[in-house]
Amino acid sequence: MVTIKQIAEKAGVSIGTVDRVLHNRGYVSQQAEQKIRQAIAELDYKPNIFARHLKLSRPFKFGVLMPEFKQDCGYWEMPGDGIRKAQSELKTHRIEIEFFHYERYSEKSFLNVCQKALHASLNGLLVAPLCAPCASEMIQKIPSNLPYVFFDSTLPNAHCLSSIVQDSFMSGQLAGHLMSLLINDPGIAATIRILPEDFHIDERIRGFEAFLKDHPYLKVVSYEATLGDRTDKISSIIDNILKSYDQIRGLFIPNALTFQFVQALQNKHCDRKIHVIGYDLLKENIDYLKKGQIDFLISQQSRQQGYHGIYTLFRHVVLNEVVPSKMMMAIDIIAKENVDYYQMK
Amino acid sequence: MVTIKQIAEKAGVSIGTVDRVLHNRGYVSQQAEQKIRQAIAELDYKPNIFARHLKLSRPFKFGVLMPEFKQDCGYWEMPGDGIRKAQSELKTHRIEIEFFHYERYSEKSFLNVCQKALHASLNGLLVAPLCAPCASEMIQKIPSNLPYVFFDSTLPNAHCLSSIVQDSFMSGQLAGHLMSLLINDPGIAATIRILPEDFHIDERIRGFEAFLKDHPYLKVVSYEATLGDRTDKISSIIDNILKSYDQIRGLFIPNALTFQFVQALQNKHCDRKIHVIGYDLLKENIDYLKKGQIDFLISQQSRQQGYHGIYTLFRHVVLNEVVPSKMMMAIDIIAKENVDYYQMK
DNA sequence: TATTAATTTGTGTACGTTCACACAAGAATA
DNA sequence: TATTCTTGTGTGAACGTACACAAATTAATA
Repeated sequence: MVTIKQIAEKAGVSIGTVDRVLHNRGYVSQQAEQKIRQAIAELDYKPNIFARHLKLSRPFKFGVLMPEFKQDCGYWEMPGDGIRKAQSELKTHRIEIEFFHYERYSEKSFLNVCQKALHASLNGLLVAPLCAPCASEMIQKIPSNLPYVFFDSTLPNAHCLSSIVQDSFMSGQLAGHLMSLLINDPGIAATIRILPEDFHIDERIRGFEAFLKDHPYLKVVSYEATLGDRTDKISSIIDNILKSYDQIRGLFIPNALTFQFVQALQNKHCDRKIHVIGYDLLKENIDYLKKGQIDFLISQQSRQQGYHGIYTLFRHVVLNEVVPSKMMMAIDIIAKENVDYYQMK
Repeated sequence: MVTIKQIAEKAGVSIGTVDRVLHNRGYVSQQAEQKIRQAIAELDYKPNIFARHLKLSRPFKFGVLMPEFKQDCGYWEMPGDGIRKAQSELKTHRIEIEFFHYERYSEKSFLNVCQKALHASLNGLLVAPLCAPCASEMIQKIPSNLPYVFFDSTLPNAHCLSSIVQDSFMSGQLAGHLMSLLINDPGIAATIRILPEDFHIDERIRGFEAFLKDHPYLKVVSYEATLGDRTDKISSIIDNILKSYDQIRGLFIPNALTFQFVQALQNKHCDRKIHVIGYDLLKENIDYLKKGQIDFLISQQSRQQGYHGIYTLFRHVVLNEVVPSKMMMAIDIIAKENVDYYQMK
């Protein structure tokens, strides 16, 4: 194991100077700093977290700013699970995690909860910056010594430590690809745009449409639904779709609400086979997938997003490691056969 | 936080005596021991794992018993990468890793290398037990104080700490499902069984056949190839397939050699579109996937298998944590659109 | 009682890091 | 020239534990 003592010897300075470089505390000459950084790189120095903790032995506190778990049909339970898993693993390192939940579609709630988080004397912050316009404004207020990581979405011009997202356009293209395989005869695939506007969800639809744009026989039509619509409303949208086109062969639902549309579809006792591609591994979605009423689900690895978010903070704050400034999550294709292996952990 | 010093004060002895009691090292009078144990109980003393680790931190040495990296067309580089990633992350904990490579299809080499590994005074062993018959026998010789983890495959009746595998039958079924989507007209899908027999590869074929058994118009025929066949041999197998059935519409290659068969197929300049489903994210396979000459690849998360294998040993040996006795890897479906997000890390 | 042996107890050092503090050398001021 | 102020550097103590070794106490022998 490489220690600061070895670094010091190699660089011809004392451990105090090495320490100053490691913590960017200044008062180091350029020559010394250069030699030290070189020695660190050459010996691949990694701090001993046990020694560090022993010395510091203060708990680290990370905050998580995200919607209520139950919102979006319980979608947020998934990143929540990942965060809790990280929390449990990092208990040995005295990491404490405090959740700050906001109402998904209330700017007021978002700003309010933000305020709370910023007064909680945190060592790091994990944020799902959904409320884009006001989140942008709010992010300016984060003091520069508080590192923050985005997950689920990201914001431009923010000095975030890292952002953990998925390529939504590409996931839509992938969905288009799969849809083209599911439907062999001339027909129509309907997409449902869920309002209020959400960059990611729109991107998925754009990707889907882009892939099928030049398809020889598969056409795409687009509908709109307002999130928060009650079941009867969703039912009437489905009605609409079925009536307008009797060639409807596929349905692309670009978010976790997939099961609600499938439910509505079931109630119609429609004799045509309509293929469905949706998003996210909610329990209800999985049930329909297993019953064959959803053909594919696309997962954005929500659990891993939460898990990695906390670990990114941990690596940066506690271990002083360099973390990637952007982490693209994989786009998992989930079918009946492999779904069981994506649920555990 | 309660320390041994506080225990010592409360019991009216020195920390040395407390330490002796804590580690049952004897040389303590009955009265002293009793008082100390009482103090420990009353103050609910819990040892500080940071201090303990700092003091003890002897190097731990894990061995990895697996085929040469370059075998199976370089397949083993992938778990190798994951192992090295874990190694780099765990440097802080003085984990050393030594590789013991064997020839994939030589019992003699396997036994030989095993012998070496068992004499290397290891604290843990990660094994890809491919050479099933002789591996079973060999595993008996592992001393009971040496924990070992299986990856890639597993063996029955072994007292392994954990095994990290994929459900091969199910992955074959999934391939069958995808193949049924790729092929719309009556036709034949050929599977190629790669010899010598390998449980996992056979299972994949069984799963594939099982899924398509009752398919209305898609039939499956099976061919055999011997691993180690040179390109010209593979070419003649493909020739054979194309000649025997002019309805061949799909090819299922149940292992990482996929690209070699696609290559042979390309050279035939066959005018029919033949869909290909293969395994594993080798560079060559990825190239063909991107060019559209492979439709889907199934990944067994080889990198993660290696990574998790080392971490499982670490958690058990170093942190004394309870680890799951079985870890099922996810069955990733890789298409042109999402392949780029599975390669990094 | 003096000496040795057996048993019990205390002390000091090390693990690698952090940080307050002391100190040195040079530049800027008096 | 003497003085303060910068800027840079080194030293030493501390975190809690483990263990070797020294020291103290008691018991057993001469």
